[in-house]
Amino acid sequence: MSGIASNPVAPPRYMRHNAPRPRSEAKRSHIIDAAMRHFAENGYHAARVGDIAATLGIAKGSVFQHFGSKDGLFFEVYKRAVRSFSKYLDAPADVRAAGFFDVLYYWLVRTEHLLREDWIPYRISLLGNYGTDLVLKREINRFLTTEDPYGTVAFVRFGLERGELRKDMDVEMIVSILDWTMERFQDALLTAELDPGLFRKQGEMPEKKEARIRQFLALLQRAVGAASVSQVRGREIRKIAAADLIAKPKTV
Amino acid sequence: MSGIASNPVAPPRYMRHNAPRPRSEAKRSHIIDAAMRHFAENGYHAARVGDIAATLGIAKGSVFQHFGSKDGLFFEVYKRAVRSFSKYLDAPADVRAAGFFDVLYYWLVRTEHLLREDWIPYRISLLGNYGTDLVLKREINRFLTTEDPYGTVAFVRFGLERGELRKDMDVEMIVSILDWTMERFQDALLTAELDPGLFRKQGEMPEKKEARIRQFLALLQRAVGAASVSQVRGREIRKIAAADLIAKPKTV
DNA sequence: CTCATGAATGACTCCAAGTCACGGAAGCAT
DNA sequence: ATGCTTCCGTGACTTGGAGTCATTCATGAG
Repeated sequence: MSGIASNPVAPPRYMRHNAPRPRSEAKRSHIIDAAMRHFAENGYHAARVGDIAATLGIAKGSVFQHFGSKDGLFFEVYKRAVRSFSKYLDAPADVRAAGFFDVLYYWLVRTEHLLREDWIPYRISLLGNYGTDLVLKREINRFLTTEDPYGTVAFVRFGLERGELRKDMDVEMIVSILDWTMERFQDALLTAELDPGLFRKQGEMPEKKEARIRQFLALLQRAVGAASVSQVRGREIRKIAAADLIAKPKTV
Repeated sequence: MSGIASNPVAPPRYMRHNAPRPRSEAKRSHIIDAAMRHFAENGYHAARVGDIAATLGIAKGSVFQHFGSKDGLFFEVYKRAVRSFSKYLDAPADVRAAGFFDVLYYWLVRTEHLLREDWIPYRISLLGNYGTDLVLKREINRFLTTEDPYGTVAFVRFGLERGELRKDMDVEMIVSILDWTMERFQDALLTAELDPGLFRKQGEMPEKKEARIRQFLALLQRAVGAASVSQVRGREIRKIAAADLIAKPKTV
């Protein structure tokens, strides 16, 4: 599926399909839905375009008509999955009012529950991040930086305005650190495949997880938090009642 | 290539080949070498097992005899590539003596040069991290945590013993943070595909890169550094003369 | 009703991973 | 050397999925 260093030509197939006609939008959407399930359940390679078409009762050719290639289809699936996630600032107003790190805590504590409700998009984002192809990965990276689907930039600005984040560093750097560590931390939290031993060594105790989350946030706070705040050793992040964890919004 | 969530059976092919006979070791090694070049140059998917065999003048079947599958072959390639990298503590004695963060600086400043000399293993590790398959990724993750090829654990212990790292957090957490951020930072530094805009926005000025590296280390120091040190705002990390950058050791 | 254009089809091609029955080589005992 | 066995290499073969395309079908405009 196209090389990386070598063969300089071969225009990526994601751009091949012509501008979508109005009517076909609905069908496109159905295909993406079905494909999302297939990819999530089987992984990128094991998902078969033919199967996806079959579950929709349409011809395989149609799928290619719409998306040009399996990669192209997956890319659309990926975008939809990632766009379905909540942005940081979608946290409830009272949590936002409590502060930057409370918002992070809010989402981290909840991810697991949110995931259980709706694991498919999460699986897709995992595939996009680790399980497809470097060529596609470049496209995905471009998408993530231009679209900022988690609203990290706005969120960091929010933290800066509140004086909770250090101002002696440009926004991009803080955004990157946040994205990198949050992503990996959540991956470790959620999937055995990617845990370097933070969660899966001892026996899955939920309070242990909670402690890890606090530990992680303490680290983050010292790293990107404003000096005044972190010097004061950071006031405690509000605890969240267990009953409160039966989520309502989407996912982070 | 086996599913993820579903089909519970199907033993992974990486373990199928019988215990290696002494004589065949040499051939295995040759195959791995050739495969490494092919994978690095073409990416995982575009690399053809047939081509690899052809460049060696052997039959495709032999490759499968030795490695069971393309995945299995790649896994061996990956392990060799990653093992060829330097460990953190392979930095020269005087750099080590200067301290934990000086060691990090030493490697970061040098990676680009080291890469230019020997880009193939780096490309392989990139493929392993982002461009294959989640199933393989699990295997890779297991390998990374059991083998610790960069010697991160020993390095963190080193930093702890010198009192440069905070002691109020367990080693695993610090190791994870270090691994995660260093990996992503280096990826951004080295490959356009994975840069979220830290390096490739303005025009590639090398002193800008150096500033980024210092910025990144400052962040890291506040995050995982001992309070006493980071409070004192961290003494300056020794600069390294430009002439000194024409590397001699392997890679990070 | 007719024509034009876009959408759907499925049989078909292409191609790469993976298999296997065979033949030859290398060890080993007698 | 001779036979026996075990391992190794081989390449023609099978399998199966991605992607193509000539054709048919649907739709809507005039």
